[in-house]
Amino acid sequence: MREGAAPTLERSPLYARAEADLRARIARGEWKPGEALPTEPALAASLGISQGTLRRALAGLERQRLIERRQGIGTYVAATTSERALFHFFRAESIHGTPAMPTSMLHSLDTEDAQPQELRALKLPKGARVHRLTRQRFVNGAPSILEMIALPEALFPGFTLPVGVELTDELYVHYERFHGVKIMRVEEKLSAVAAPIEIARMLKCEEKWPLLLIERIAFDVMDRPVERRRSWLETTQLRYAVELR
Amino acid sequence: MREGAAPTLERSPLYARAEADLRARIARGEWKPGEALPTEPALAASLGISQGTLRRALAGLERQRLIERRQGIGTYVAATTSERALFHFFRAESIHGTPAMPTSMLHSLDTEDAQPQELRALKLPKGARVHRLTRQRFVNGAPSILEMIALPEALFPGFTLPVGVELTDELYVHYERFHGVKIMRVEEKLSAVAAPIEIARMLKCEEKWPLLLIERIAFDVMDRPVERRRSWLETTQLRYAVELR
DNA sequence: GAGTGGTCTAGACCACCTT
DNA sequence: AGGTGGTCTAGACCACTCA
Repeated sequence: MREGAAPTLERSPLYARAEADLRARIARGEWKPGEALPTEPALAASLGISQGTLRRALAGLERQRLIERRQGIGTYVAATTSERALFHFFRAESIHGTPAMPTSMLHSLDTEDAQPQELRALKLPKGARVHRLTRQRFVNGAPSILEMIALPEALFPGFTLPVGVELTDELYVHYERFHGVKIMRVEEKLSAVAAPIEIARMLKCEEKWPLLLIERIAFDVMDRPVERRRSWLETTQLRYAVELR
Repeated sequence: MREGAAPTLERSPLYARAEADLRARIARGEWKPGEALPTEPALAASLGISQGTLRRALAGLERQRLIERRQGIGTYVAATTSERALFHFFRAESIHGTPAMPTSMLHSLDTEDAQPQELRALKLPKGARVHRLTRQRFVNGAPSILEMIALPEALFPGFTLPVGVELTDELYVHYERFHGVKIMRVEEKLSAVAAPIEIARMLKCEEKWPLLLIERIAFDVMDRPVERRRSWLETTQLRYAVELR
């Protein structure tokens, strides 16, 4: 099988090496989201492993939702859907438990030198630059969420989105489609804060009103940090839903 | 293999039926936490399936952390550890990212008729009774977390814990050890609220100070709701950490 | 050395989809 | 009919643990 993709995995099981190899090849764009991988017999032969061992590797990638397999059809690289972005990675609900469908609008988009916290959070070298986005999200027409997002310029060259109009795509769908960056998991730290005056103004609430602050770092297929985001939620009408297992 | 445990699964794959069967038998206490299951050849024979198919079922239970398998040793029913309760199901961190180790003390423990929200959240029949706990948790000596917990009396008969002294066990460890209730996953809804006067007093903060409110429902091995918990966190020195994947 | 789980293979058969 | 992934089996060999 192919070597070199994961030199530290040389002594790990075959199926694990095959899985790491395939993951790296997908990450590098050898097969793009929506495209089919070769059939099991072909892939197994090209990797020099049995079909059973390959199946075990593919099962791992499928569980991670990196690929989708359908009997009679084939194996495909999974495309990030707006459903996954909305209902899995950021699940806002009404106070009665029904899912909320926020609309969103960009307020500003600039490219600037990264701040120290951003360098640390995104593991960037000194002097790196980031795109900085400010986004407002509306639930039932009310401005309920304010977000400040930082993206490494190196990973998102020429990043662009219209400012001041409603966005049609979820951001994570946009990242994948236009920059080949697929978000696989996020880490979040939550706290309650008193609304600072500038944020209170944008969320149309009183200064010092309690807001839910979500500090997120998002990771890509190779588990590199690729997005830092701070979200302030006005939770009078909203809940942020999470599942731990 | 054994039938009857999951009649709706009759047409599902063998490994899935075996997995459901074993899960039900563990839930019912046929093997208790810390005890060993039979060896693979013995279990496979008793289920009338091949060792390979059994392995697939066991792999599912292991991924769910219901069992632990060790080469050369055997297969054991996993015991809930305080580490898992603390760092997986309720991960409080200092503002610098280091894990916080809260101590805790029960404030009150009563058994009363369940309120309508509790009946709904815990899927209890009308007229059911619940144990109601109030707990205070301290981080670095500061009272940072206040919790109100409801447990169905039917599932936790004779529930008892000392009031007013520091608790030695994590609650989830206690549930498992003394009532055979193992928590497998939790659903949470988060919001920011202004501290009500009674809660502010116990957390030694000002009234209307922003608090992080976590409304949790915990589920057992068979995915039944078994605990309702509301936690108020004073997040000046704390973060609540979460991972989504 | 005997017994445990872990890896890997090969092959038969099934269910599903396309043409 | 032919190709895809899904299930199930049987068996060989490996790695680890304990007496």
